[in-house]
Amino acid sequence: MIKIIFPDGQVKEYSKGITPMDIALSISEGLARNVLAAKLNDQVVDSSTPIVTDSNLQLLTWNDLEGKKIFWHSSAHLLAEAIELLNPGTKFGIGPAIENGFYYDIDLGDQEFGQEQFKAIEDKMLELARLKLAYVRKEISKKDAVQYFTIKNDEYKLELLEGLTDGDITFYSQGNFTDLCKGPHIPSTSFIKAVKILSVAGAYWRGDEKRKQMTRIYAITFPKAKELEEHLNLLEEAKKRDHRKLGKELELFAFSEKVGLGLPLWLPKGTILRERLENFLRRAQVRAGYSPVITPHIASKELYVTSGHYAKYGKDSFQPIHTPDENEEFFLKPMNCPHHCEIYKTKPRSYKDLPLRLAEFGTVYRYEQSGELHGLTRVRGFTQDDAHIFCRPDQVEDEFMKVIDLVLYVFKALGFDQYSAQISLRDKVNREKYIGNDDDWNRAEESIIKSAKEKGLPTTIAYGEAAFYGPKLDFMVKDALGRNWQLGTIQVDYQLPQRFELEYTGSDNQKHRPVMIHRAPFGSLERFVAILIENTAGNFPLWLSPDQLAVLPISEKYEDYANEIYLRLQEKDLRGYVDHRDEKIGRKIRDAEVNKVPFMIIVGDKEQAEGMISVRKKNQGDLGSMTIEAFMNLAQEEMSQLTYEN
RNA sequence: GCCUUUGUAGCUCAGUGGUAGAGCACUUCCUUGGUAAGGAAGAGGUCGGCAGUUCAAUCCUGCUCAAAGGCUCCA
Repeated sequence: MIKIIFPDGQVKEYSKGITPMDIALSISEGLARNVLAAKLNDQVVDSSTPIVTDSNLQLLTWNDLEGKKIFWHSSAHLLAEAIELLNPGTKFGIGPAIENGFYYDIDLGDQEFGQEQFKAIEDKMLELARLKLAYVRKEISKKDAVQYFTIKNDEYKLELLEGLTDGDITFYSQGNFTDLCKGPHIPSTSFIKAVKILSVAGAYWRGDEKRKQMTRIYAITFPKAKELEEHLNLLEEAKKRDHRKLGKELELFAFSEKVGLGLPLWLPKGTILRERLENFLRRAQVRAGYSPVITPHIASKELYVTSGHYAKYGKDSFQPIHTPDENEEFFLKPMNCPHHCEIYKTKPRSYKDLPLRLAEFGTVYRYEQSGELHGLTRVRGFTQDDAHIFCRPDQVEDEFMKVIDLVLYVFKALGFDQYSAQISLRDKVNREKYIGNDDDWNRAEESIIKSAKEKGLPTTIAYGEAAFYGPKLDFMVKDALGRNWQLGTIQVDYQLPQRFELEYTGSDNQKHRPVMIHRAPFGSLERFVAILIENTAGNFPLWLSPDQLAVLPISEKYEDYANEIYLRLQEKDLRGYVDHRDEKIGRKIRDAEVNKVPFMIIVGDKEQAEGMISVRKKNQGDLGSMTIEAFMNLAQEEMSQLTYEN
């Protein structure tokens, strides 16, 4: 007999060699129908794996993230089987599960492939799924495996086999399809009830741009047709919220071929939104002890030679600007830090001066490959809400916590309630590429971990993800559709203070090197606005709305009264417009609603006579008639709670 | 940068080997109205650009530019 410990701590005894599926069956048939695989002592395994020692066991279902991944990975095999049947001779690369679904990289040779084939593949997959084909695991020697794929003439699988050790190799088969795979898999194809091929794209074999480009087929599957429907609705909703679409519709920003790729033009309404955000953060930063600075958009080559960026990014991204004097060479600034280092150096600093926090909404320009550009999230010219904190090593932890406070304040104010953070540390073994001494690194890494913990941040730790110049912490937020976005970042830097020979005089009257912390809560205004648009679907909170209100006269006869009302609201810093068009009130309301204007002020005969206004709220309808003062109070109150409606 | 797809009016999109259409937006006129689209008329396009095939190209072919999806990249 062996002991099985369940996740809830319950311990039960079973005979040796029992499988997770048997155990599920012994609990209930309903459970067994839902078991996809199992987690045995923290290792995912097939539900048919015999258990031979005392173990911890977790039965995995569709409700577990790992269960989903196994489900999708198994679906990738099914996709491959369908393609092999429909397109004989296809060679297969890899087919893993991803965050939402799975893909398979295939080499179709000369065969054409396009969207018109999606339906046929979906149908074939469902047809195969209905056959309830079992996923069968088989251990195989390397020799036999090589022989199998040599006969099949699949050079990709052969290449994968090269990297595997004999004795560790397993095949999985379902129906007539066999794939090299370490598993685990779901019991049979019968679990797969709904299939959707999502897209097809090119992808380099093993992610290497020098290798062959394969056809990558993205797809997703579900155990219930209804879940597929819900997923497709979500994709539809995401499409509606696409910031590029809303940016155009709401006239927030635009691009011009003449101006150049990836160089956004902020339209009047977008500029209002952006300036509100800047002012909001500016005020928060002043309260947090930051000093605003302004630096130029270009700098002499020397600055970047000193910073080391020239050597690292060199000619690929830095295009010189030559002046008539041949000895001068300038570059557009790709980051603000070197400029801020020079500000630090403008006078001798004492330990009493630290921390020094220099903040700038600094516009920077970076070369991005043309294929990389994407709306406002990836551009060539953007404005960072940048700041650099120069502090003593013993202040790092405290400063880190203050930055976390500021970032969380910003997130909460803007309606991002769900956030997490990734702490990027050095590689555990390979440490040659990191500059700075071990003591400083250890101290900084510990400080980050400790301050994140103290602030209650849900974190994951990524070893080897640190920049060569220091560890960092990146924030992720979850938006209204459950999508994750990377936002702000905090990075410790040992390199620049060294390269710029930054110093301060300590209490011991000796020179010391300050630590530099880079941080940007938004990341960049462009990216943040994009995420804000997608999160709110363009329904910005009142304080951010480009037009907060529209005054809508019932007819021309009330234009003067409408203008008078608007002027009075403007005096109270409310912004908007008067709709003077010769249209019926229904039309004016519709257009204001479509343009997502939060408040509509309707004035006609009745209002003019009583000296009142009729207020209508977007998405809610008529609020009735009130005095202008009552409305201003209403608006003020809404603005004081910086929240969102989604 | 690479692969796939797309490019027709300001926007959203039809369409054809014989030099173009709708809706919305715009202009003018009629209408002076009460909480999500009043009516009429008008104006607006080298069919992304450049070559080629053809008697004839927006349509077929090649190149090029841009966008979308993906890959690689991201100080």
